[in-house]
Amino acid sequence: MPELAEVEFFRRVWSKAEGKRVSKVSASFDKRIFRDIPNVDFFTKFKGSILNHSLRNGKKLCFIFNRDLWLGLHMGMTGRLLYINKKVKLPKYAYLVISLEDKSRLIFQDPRLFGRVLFSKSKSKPEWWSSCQDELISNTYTFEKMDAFLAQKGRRSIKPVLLIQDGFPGIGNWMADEILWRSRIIPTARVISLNRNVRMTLFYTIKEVCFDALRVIADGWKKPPNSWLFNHRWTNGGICPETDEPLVRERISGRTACWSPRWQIHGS
DNA sequence: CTATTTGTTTATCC
DNA sequence: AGGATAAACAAATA
Repeated sequence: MPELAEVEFFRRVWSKAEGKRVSKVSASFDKRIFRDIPNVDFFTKFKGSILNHSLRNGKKLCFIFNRDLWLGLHMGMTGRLLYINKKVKLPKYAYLVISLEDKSRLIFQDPRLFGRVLFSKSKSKPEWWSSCQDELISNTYTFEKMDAFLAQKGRRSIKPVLLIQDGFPGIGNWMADEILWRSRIIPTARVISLNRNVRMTLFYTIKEVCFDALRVIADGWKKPPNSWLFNHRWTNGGICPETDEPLVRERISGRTACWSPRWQIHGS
């Protein structure tokens, strides 16, 4: 579920607890999300510390507590963050629960356990937060930057390339399909086959889809409008809003891609 | 029982 | 070397 905007939504959920003090952390330490944490004792250091602020880069989150405590989270495929009152029953798969002194709880829930928890106690940025890329919505992410990355991937198809987090931090499967549909690029198009005009369109569409997704999903997780591909791409039988013809769903490099054959003509 | 899944990493083969 | 492909992780859902 969680791509750029969903992850940003979750960051904002937990950020409501900024300024509050931790009373207790409980972790189901045998679960796979803790595979990078060497010792369960790390979590005892949180007791009495205050959540100061939070950061997001692509799909990665970082929550910074005082006493130099850094908590990194990745949502994987099914991770969710909740912020609920202690009176509310703990949901299933709540494998990391941070109780706060005001009786509220920060919860990381992850049924499939593809998510990841990271932890450091350090004055400076931990190494797992040091390799951050430019955000796609930032002015520092330029066409030239995108083009330099694409130039290294010339012979590959564009769809799986858009899923590479080092080049396109935050883009996941639905955003990649949405971007290619709006850019009218066929997902199997070789990167090298896209001319400069098409790549310019791709660049601006990436920005547009990121901003659209953040506006609609990060702010209240509203339902996207039917003018997006989003509402039509999930199941077989979807109809392209542009052509009124059936969408195609097929696996490309191990992931389901959805596109509109007569609409997405660039790179074919 | 089968097939599918909004993510990432690793192995293997060409 | 680098790209394509599959598997692994794990569990819900249809």
